Amino acid sequence: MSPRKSAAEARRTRERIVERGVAIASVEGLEGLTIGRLATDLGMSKAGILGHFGTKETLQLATLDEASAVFLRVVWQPAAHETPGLPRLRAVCEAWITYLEHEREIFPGGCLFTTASVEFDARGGRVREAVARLHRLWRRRLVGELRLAVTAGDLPSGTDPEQVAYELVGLYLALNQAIQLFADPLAPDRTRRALDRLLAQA
Amino acid sequence: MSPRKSAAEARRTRERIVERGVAIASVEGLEGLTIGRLATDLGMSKAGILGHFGTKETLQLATLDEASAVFLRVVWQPAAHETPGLPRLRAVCEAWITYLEHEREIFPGGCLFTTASVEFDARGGRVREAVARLHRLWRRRLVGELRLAVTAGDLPSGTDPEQVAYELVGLYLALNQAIQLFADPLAPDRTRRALDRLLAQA
DNA sequence: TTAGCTTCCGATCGATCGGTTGCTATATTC
DNA sequence: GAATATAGCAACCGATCGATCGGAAGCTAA
Repeated sequence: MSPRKSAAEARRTRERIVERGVAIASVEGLEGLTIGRLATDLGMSKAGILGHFGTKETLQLATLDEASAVFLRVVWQPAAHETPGLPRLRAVCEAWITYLEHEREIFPGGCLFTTASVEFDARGGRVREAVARLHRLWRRRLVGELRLAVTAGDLPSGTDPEQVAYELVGLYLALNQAIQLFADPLAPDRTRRALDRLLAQA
Repeated sequence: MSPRKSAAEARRTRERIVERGVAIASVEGLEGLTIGRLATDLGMSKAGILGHFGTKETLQLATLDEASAVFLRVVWQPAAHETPGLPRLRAVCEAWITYLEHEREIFPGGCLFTTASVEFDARGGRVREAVARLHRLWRRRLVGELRLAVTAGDLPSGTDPEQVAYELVGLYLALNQAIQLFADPLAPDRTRRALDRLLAQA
């Protein structure tokens, strides 16, 4: 029925699949993201979906990549122009809070990375490795900013960047839980207070 | 073939189902816990499994209850006899770290509460409510100990117990991720260092 | 001893899972 | 303009999902 589209249209179709995939996976998880559900939502056949990826695992990896792009666009980009070190880190932290507060408008079911991390942390496979890689990458970026902050003198010279990054990630895991599970409106301010205690020793 | 067992045997069968359910769910999630998998693992029929619970949702709730009992037994009980307030809280925190470090011996796939929290935080239903209730209960217990610590003078009078409990939970979410996803052997010590900074202002 | 309750099984249900196949119709390439 | 490559569909595959059914078998109370 629907025959071959132009290469450009096909690319657009693939984008639509991945975008919808991110939305579904943020609610149902990357395993709960099924081909049939995608096909129904997009008014396509299952074969039409799978044709773009070959296997479900590849679809999951593509979904993860898209989510990563969204995260960087929303959390990193707005802060990228700030002066590297503590100022930029501060800006990133604030954007990160905003991201988690309003993520329903981006990911209907909350941060896909947190979901995927917990979903795959007890399994093997390429998806698990991709999730771990993305988390490592992000943590490394945080550590980098912290290091700059230390050498710039914005943080005490005794500061352990890895340690601070570790605690930082914990704060955002707590924030995600408070928002998603408890719908706690106080959580963003709690996070800010904890951040101040963690970073404001200039 | 296998006919009626005595009431005691039936209770034991139910226990075996729930215990195995906890092990499976800690790896696959509470949705990934399937009747067929349980039946195969236990050498029973699917009907035999479901007969004890009626629906999968009830099975999930029973699994969650068992996991809760295990958690309290491993994390709370060993510390329960300590003097209430900061000493007991310290003991609980150390037991909590030990629990997450060695949880593979308890839950093959990591802390079931963290898994369930993320798995159901974007859905409705009784399981989600049960997960939220258990998390709230635990957090309330932490807040109670913190309050005692403040009135005992072991923490500064300006301390906000809710705030500290919030950050505490974040630390353990980070620890769970570091252990399960990254297999990071440094994480327990990082957690202890963060705990000291958070609590040791006596 | 017997009647009834309960545990558990084997079989089966409709739905859905990920994935394959054969095909059509068009875009692209030569 | 002919040959080729390809997007997407309809139909279907075996496996598995949660759930239901009638019956078999033994515990338990009368």
